[in-house]
Amino acid sequence: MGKNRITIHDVAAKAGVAISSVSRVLSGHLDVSEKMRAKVEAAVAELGYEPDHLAQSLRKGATNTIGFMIRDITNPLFSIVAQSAEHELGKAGYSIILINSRGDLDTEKENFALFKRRRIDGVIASLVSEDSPYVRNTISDLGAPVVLLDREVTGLNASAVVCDHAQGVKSATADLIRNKHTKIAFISGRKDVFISRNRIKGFEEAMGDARIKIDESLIRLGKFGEDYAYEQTKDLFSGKNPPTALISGGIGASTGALRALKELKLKPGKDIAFVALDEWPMFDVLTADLSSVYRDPEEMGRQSARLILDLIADKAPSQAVVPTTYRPRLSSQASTHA
Amino acid sequence: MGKNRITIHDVAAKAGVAISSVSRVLSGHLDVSEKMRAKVEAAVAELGYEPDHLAQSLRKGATNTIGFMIRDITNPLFSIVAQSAEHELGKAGYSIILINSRGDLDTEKENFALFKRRRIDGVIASLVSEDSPYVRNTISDLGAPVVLLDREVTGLNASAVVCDHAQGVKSATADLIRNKHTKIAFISGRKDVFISRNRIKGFEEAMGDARIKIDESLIRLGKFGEDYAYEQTKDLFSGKNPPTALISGGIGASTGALRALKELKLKPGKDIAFVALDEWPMFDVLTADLSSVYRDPEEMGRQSARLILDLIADKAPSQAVVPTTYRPRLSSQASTHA
DNA sequence: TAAATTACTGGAAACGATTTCTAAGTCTAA
DNA sequence: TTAGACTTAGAAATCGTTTCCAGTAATTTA
Repeated sequence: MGKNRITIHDVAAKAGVAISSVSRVLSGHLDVSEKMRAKVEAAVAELGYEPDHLAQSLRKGATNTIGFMIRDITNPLFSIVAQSAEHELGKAGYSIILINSRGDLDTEKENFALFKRRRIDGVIASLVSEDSPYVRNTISDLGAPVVLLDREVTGLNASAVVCDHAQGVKSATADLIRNKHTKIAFISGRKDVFISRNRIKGFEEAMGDARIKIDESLIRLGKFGEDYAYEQTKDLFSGKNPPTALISGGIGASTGALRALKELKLKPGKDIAFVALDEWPMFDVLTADLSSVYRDPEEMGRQSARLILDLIADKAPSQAVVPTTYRPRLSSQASTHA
Repeated sequence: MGKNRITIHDVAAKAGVAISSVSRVLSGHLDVSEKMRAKVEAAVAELGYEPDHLAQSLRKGATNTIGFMIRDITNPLFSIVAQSAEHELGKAGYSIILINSRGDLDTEKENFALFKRRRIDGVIASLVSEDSPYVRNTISDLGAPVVLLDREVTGLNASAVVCDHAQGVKSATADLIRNKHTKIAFISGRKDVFISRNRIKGFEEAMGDARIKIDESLIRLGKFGEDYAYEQTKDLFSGKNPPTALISGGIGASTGALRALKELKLKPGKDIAFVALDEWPMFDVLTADLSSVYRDPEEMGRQSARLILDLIADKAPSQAVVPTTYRPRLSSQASTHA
């Protein structure tokens, strides 16, 4: 078993025609007589023939495959992006190869090499690294178009889906200020990546508008992930004169912050005001009315699919901006207890 | 650009040898002289040659690709399984093509056809359908080994990763009984699939051991998903003489149940006892001390990777059993207020 | 020294499709 | 009746590898 793969030869033999004729019938668009078409189609149906995608790819030079690389598939946000992109690309006849970089630069490099060997038609990636010579080299060496998630990229054959984090963060911050908060802490990832810079920009704008001087000691931009946020939250709220509000960036960070607050017995919405950046599935049910800044991951997936298909069709690189919206709930309504 | 793909011919030309020699050096295992090896390796390095995976696959008849099909990548449990399997398979030189069936039987069929065309070396799948003639046909027609998640499969070239749901549910039920609950409601998915049958088995065993007669009206095995669980929860707790405890099966179902309880103003752990089957990420932080029956999704991923690699290596099909453990927290400790 | 291994290398045939090129066949028009 | 235009079908090249098969040179054995 398994040995009996049916090839175009078998179909040709059965129909009593040349293999080139079979190919012509199947691809449709050339002049084929009705009789020929009927003969071939009968043979195809009888044998249950399906063209070998591998051989097609080799000949045509296109694999109809998109590489999808993320730092953490476990992150619900990204898994939704992946799902949505997969669905969208599937409609266009593309499959996706999913691969994880686990936030590791070396793995990321290896993955690009893998994509190259596999002759991927395009890549959608949420990179570990920011725009850098290394990224530029890798991408241009890849020989296939790239769509980056939440990265600003300059030049190159690359498009990007970026989120307007600033907008949502600004609204959230403004709301906290409206509730008389001035000592607002902010935790997010590394300062040198787009997403952090963009978030802090929204924060600074809102503070600037209200003419509140920012206390730099309350801004903690170090690493993404739960542990860092946990430590920083503990630190922020353990000292004397602690902040009265906290904005935490990213799902991991929010988790860490919430864990720390729980241990400190500070209840969001009561003892302090809290805003999470990004939501996760079942957000409204499973958490205690947390306010958030939301971005639509399905939209991100759709846009990234659209952009990569455009690049494959040789259109010029472009950017898609996905908006963010502030969703006030109870957790941001704690009063300042100054 | 892009046109300048470097092939084995270029390497051979540069090194001044035959392409077969280049292939031999690269694959290593045949007799090659030191001089030849040096020449070829120099040429490879100089040109930056990387073998074309496509051509290799065509020639060798193996694609080093595993199809991973699930009903919903968004389900955090499955996304962790996928991640873990991808990581494990990656070590063995395999990539995964991720594909979603969205719980739809027709899509599932198409996906299998796609896998076949792409000459996938193996498939790991969480099927919509249960063991049935259709499944048997599809799988045997696929011509590649299959590992099923949480399905009992008989015969065929298929292995399975199954979870011992019964064990965890039994412990959970026993704990509820110990706390004097007798009217225990149970919500899960379709009765004809393994996972539901297995869960209810654990429930029945615990009830049997305690010689409590099961009130069938409290057992709701209809569909997977949030909506069904929501409706059933509302129904169960709206009548007079409602149950005092609830076990809900699956992440979606638990969400629906919790949403309904929230609307009914019944607090788990206070007004009723509640146990969720399956956890989701950040379970302990983000929810209010819910008791659960836990299974390790990473282990499921690892096992499925192991099983598919075994099948590819022509070993006999087998089953891996992943245990479940009851994790009592506050939500199961509500007293009966009979 | 001749014969028989052994070690290595090059050429060519797969793998399974698409596509270009060429030849044969059909049909119309002079 | 035959030249020319137009279809249609088949042969062969191609994509980039691996692998089988010979063949040559070097080494060992009788």
